[in-house]
Amino acid sequence: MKAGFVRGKQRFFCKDCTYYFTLPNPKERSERRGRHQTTIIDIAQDLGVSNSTVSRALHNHPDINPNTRKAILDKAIELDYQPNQLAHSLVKSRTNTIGIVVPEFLTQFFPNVIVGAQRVLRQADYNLMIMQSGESYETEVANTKALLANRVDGLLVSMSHETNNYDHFLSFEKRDIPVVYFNRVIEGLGTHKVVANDYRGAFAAVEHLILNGYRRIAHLGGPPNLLISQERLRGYQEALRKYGHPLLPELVIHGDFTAQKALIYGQHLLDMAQPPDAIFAVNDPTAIEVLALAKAKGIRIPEELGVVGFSDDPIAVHIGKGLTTVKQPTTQIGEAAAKLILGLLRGEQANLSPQTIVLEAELVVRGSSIKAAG
Amino acid sequence: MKAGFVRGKQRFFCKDCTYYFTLPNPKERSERRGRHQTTIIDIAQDLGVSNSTVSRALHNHPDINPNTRKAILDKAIELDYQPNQLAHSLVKSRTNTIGIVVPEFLTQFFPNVIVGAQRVLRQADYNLMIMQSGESYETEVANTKALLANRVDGLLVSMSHETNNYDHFLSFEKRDIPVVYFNRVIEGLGTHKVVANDYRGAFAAVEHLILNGYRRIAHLGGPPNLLISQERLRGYQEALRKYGHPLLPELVIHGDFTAQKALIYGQHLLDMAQPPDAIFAVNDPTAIEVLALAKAKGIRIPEELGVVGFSDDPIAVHIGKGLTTVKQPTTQIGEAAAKLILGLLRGEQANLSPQTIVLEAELVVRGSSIKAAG
DNA sequence: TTGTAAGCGTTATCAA
DNA sequence: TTGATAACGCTTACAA
Repeated sequence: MKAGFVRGKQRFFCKDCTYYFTLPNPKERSERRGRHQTTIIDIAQDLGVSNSTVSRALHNHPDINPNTRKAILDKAIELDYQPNQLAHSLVKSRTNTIGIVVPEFLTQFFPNVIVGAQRVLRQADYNLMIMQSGESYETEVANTKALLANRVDGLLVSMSHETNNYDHFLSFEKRDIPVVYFNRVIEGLGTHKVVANDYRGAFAAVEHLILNGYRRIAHLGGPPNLLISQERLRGYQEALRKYGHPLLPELVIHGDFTAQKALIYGQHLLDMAQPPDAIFAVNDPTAIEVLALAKAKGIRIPEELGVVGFSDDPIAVHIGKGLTTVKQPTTQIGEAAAKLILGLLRGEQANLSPQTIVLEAELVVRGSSIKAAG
Repeated sequence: MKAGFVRGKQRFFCKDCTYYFTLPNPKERSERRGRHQTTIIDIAQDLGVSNSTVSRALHNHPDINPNTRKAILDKAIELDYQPNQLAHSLVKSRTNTIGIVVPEFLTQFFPNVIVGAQRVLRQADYNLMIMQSGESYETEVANTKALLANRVDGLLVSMSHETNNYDHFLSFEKRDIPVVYFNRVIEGLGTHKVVANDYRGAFAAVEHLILNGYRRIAHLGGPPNLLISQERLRGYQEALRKYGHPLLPELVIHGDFTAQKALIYGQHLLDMAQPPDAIFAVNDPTAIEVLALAKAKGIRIPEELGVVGFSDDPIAVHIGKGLTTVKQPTTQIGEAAAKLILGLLRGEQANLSPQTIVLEAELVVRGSSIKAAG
């Protein structure tokens, strides 16, 4: 048996088993105070019990002496102990955290979804880690990487309009981390989704315009790769078809949700030789741009131009005589997505096929679409 | 030397040193595959190097053979290795994460602040963990606890209007975790703050009303404990004083930022025997309630009632003839708060006295406050 | 240039 | 009922 010193500790070598080891030194730890968060071990040492006993007390494990428990809990309060979630997550390989990636924060839609999701998750003792991509694919990838590195247990996603490659999402599924897409989803990706009934909402909006006497109805749409855009377009088309209106390709333009594009394409529509007498916009910001344009051009709303938006942004009720729009169940989308992912984490839908939850949308009629004499 | 088996592993006892130990078994780990994220050790084993070598390669440490490094980086990609931030944070006692607690998400103000903060933090390779209290003290406490458990390196806070007890924030400072308060701060708490110049903004707003011929100017204020409310009130008072207007206590009412209270108090003001001819509201939502009330009562804006808000919410430009309001530098507040906290983490202001950063606010004049003939 | 092993703060499995 | 210790995945001081 040889012996030596390593970092101030005596080190031994067992010849028979060719193994080095040092003697544990119980004094050592207690020196290591100052600028350090109190741990389970600090409590244990102060009380002369073992750390496992402390751990049991803090999680009221059945096998523990009530007196011991009380002493430990008191000491924990005295030392202002706060559990270290990092260590906990590391050993459990579970962080109790769900990540959410949204394209933006600046309309009311996503904040509302987040509020709904947070409510459900907090109840189940999960945290929500919120990331915002600013409609940038690059940032979205960086966000998902960060969430992966932080080992979130699940992911809620609404994609940026730039996103055309989905590898960064698929790498969650590869690791068996459940993913639920909401609102901005794409077709084909065989996964769990929560969406509003965009088709029915759009259909109702356009039907309403038709029944109010508008004849030449245009559609300012969203990015064509998103299901949301496809469904709203389909609703528009089906409504026209039902009432025998022609589908005129020149009256459909795809934007990208930005005000800038809305302005350019809206201008284009209003400047046509034969301009539309109504516009169904893919969302409220787009519709609001159209209203502003009309005002600037002296086009009267709703007599000369009917306008309908989508989302029921709080602005909608205040603008002009009110903007007719399709109201989406925002918080409910968040709640549904959260519930779905909690179910997946419990392994409920383990070998079920991907689920799509569709929540109904509702037309809210205001001043921008009611011709005085239909 | 005794020997025995523990959990399938041979266990030895060294009599001389009274120490138990087991022989490390290098084979064992490689069996443990399936549903597990690839780790540094998986890479090490595949390549027959040690985990420290892998760690060095991944952080391009200088002392490493370029060939070894290349092999390791290639293998990391092949195995789709993603670092485990939890383990990393645990050993470094640093999470590279800043927490932010905001009272709400549903006006544009806080989302904008968050966007600004996130931009600065991401550049410094920090993550932002966003929490929202919904103006509830309880939730705010729960949020800060969660952030503490997650060992954020710093905290950005804007308080809920319910908050009157600050222990949950102080427990960060007790642990030497820097805290920066922004926007909704309280006086006295001797800490770092970032605020807009509420005083100057309010002064400019009320001065503008006076110069436009309004004589009896009321103020619908915010919760009196918040500095933001105090400063806006002070600006209101100083402007009146400067122009020799009397300070009438009956024309000042403190609300709590909710639309409900705004409605009740607005109603009260307009129903007075001698009602005000102008109202300076503590924020835009309050001002918008007043405008709606006036409309319902048939009071003409701005002839019979001048209205000024605060925040320049995007709604403000669209509502009626436009709402005059004080524009705050939202993203800049976020950026400034983030920069300040990064500085604190670098230990720059270590023994400097708490810093208060004041960013200028700007009056934006619109239709709600310009009398035709002053 | 590479390997060994301690340590970060927990939980959990055995032994006692 | 309690204690000892391995394990979670990583960094790093020191040894080789």
